[in-house]
Formats: sequence, C-alpha cells, structure tokens
Amino acid sequence: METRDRLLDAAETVCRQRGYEGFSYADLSAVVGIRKASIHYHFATKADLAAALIERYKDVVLRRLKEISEDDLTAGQQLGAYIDIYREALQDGEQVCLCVALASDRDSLSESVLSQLHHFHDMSRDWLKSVFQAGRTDGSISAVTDADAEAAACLGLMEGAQLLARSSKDITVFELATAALRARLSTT
Amino acid sequence: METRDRLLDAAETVCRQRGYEGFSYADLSAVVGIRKASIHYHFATKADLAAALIERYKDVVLRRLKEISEDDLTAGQQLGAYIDIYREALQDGEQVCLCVALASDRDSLSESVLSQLHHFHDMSRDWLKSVFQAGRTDGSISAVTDADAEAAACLGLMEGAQLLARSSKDITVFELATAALRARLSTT
DNA sequence: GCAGATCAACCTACTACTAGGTAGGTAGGC
DNA sequence: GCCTACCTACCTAGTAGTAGGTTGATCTGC
Repeated sequence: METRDRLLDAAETVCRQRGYEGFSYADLSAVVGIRKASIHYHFATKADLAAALIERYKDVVLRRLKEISEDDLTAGQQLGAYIDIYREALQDGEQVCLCVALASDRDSLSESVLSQLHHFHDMSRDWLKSVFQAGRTDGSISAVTDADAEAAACLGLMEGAQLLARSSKDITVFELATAALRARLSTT
Repeated sequence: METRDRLLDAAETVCRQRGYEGFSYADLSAVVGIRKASIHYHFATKADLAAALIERYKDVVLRRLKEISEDDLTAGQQLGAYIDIYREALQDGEQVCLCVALASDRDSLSESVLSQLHHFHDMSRDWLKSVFQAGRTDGSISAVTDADAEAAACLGLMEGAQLLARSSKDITVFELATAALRARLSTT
C-alpha cells in the first residue's frame, strides 16, 4: 500500500481513538515507519491531513449509503443498516466514527475541514430524511411524523450513543440507546 | 468570589468550548488574572482541576434534577425541563455541556475523572428511567416501552444533538433533533 | 500591645518536554 | 539530470509542572 494511504489509515485510527488534537506526527511516524519530517512531504500541514481524512471518509460513507439505497430493501431495513454502520464503527468501544471525533474538537479545525464536516452532516440528514419519508409511505418505520426532525434526531442519536458507549467503555450502551429506534422498524 | 471558584468557572467555560485538552493553565491565567504558576497552588495538577470541575458539575446537575422532581410536575413536563437544561447549556452554540466535552477527549483524562464521568452518566440514566416509567404510568409521555432503553436513548440524543448543533454553529439543529421527543410529551 | 512565627496566596524564573514545521541533504529510479 | 521519497538536524512556540522568594494578614506568647 502507498505510504500516503498508510498515513491516512494510521491518522484515522488514532484520530477516532483520541481525537484530532490527540494525535501527533510523531505518533504517525511510529506507526507508519517513516520519520516525522517525511510526513510533511505527503501532507504539508496537519490541516491538509485532516482535509484528506474527512474527504476520504465522506466518500466511503456516501458510497456505503448508496449501496444501501440500491439494495432493494424496505426503508426500515435501510435504517437498520444505517444504525449498523455506526455500531460497527465503534468496534471494541475504543473508537468513534470520524465525524464524532472531528466534531468534538471543532475549534482546532481549519475552516475548510469544518465546512466539509458540516456538509457531511447535511448529506447524512438528507439521506435519512428520504428514508424516513419512504418508511412512512411503505409502513416499514412506525410513527413517523416530521421526517426532517426524525433525521436530525437519528443522526444526533448515533453520535451521542457512540460518545456514551466509548466513555463508558461498554458497547452494549450503544445497543441499548438505539433499541427504541430499532423497535420501530419492521424488518420483514 | 474566591480565586479557586473563578478558576473553576474559567476552566469550565473554556473546557466546554474547546475540550479538556483545548485549554491550558496559560489560558486560565489570562482570564483570572493570576500567574500561571499560581494556579498550581490551587490545583496541583490539571487532573486535579478536572476532578474538581466534574465534581462541581455533578453536584449542580444533581441538584437541578432534584428540583425538577420536587416541582410537582407531570413526567412529561419533567422530561421537557430536562431537555431545556441541555438546550440552555448550548447557549450561543459555542459551548456544549461539560460531560460531552469531557467524554470527547476521554483518553487524556485521569482514571478518577473517568469514573466520575461514568457515574454521572449512570445517575442521569437512572433519573431518566424513573421519569419514563412515571410517564408511562401517568400517560404524560406517549409510546414508552422499555424505560431503560428510552433513558439511554434520551441521554445519547442530548449529547449527540449538542455535538451536532455546535459543529454546525446552529442551535436550531438542537431544537430540530429534539422535536420528535418533545412531541411525545403532554405538557398539560 | 506588640514582637515573632506561621501561613495563604501570590510572584519570577526556570526545567523538561512536546508540538508542528523547516532547511538542506541524499539514495535510487526514470 | 531531475524527481520522488525519504533522511538528519534543527527551530519556534507552546505545554505542565517546579524551585524558591515576597507580601501581607492572622495567630501566639509574653
């Protein structure tokens, strides 16, 4: 694999564990095996690295959502798959997804990264909104009133549940926090 | 006001804006008006400061919850008041509540602070659980099934909605994300 | 009533360390 | 000969924390 990608992988892992301010070029150097100064060859500044990180992340998630949309599932099943993404991102309860990690230390991010983060959130909410609308239509999600509000609540719940689960080092907290939402989905 | 309290106030403000790793003794020094080294007289280490910070925070919130419980409100009204606490903590959208700020950079916290944070979450969930149970009984909260799961979801939603609102610098995001929950409360 | 000791609450000046970033050089492939 | 991908050695700015001194209020014993 190319060094650039290995750097991004390492940065993503550490960032999701300790946040944007929580990792240094020295950390990446130790993981990837090139000297600290050499990282600047690939990413001139830490802000550049963050930008590349979130761009890649956005692409991956977007593709994943597209796949779910095209998989001929009910809206309820789609939302279930969406929750699974966040559940899997938690892994052993030591990591959160990149957007939670970045949102946490917002103030140390460059303006461009912040706007990308913002854009990612909008994108997620748009996708969720259409899923909730479809769920109301096909009846696979119960009790949907305002799809806009549902989408915001769902995204908020995913991020908050991840935060809770990691801080208590217990991934079942995530399951518990999302159980009520899951109960509204008909998986048939 | 005593210097110690002014230090705690300053630390809380900055911590809620920029996180635990995001503020330094130099920042506090500038706000409070004593030299950086003098802060160590009041709090030997930054970990000690964090411990004092969360202890005070826990006390304040606990008292607030107690007041709500004793105010002769329906469960629905109590939950509405609970949401208001998190809404108010957001202020101008630049701050999140202390527990979100601390949960964000978990790995840089001492073990004792972490366990206090954990304890705070348990406490909140217990309080919420009994409110949801009461709401099911008195009918002031609609569609309550598992009170345990509802409590976890509610706490997660509060934290996630704060994170979302701050990262998009738009407090109406919080309102939107909590609207569906609020719609389940009968305020009469 | 007052000298002397004690103490809280600060100070200046420092250490040891880490951060991101830079300057300039080098080995090897096209 | 030039470019890519790295290197060593360094810089500046910032971090938490320490050593030791100063000031002024309060307590103690005579």
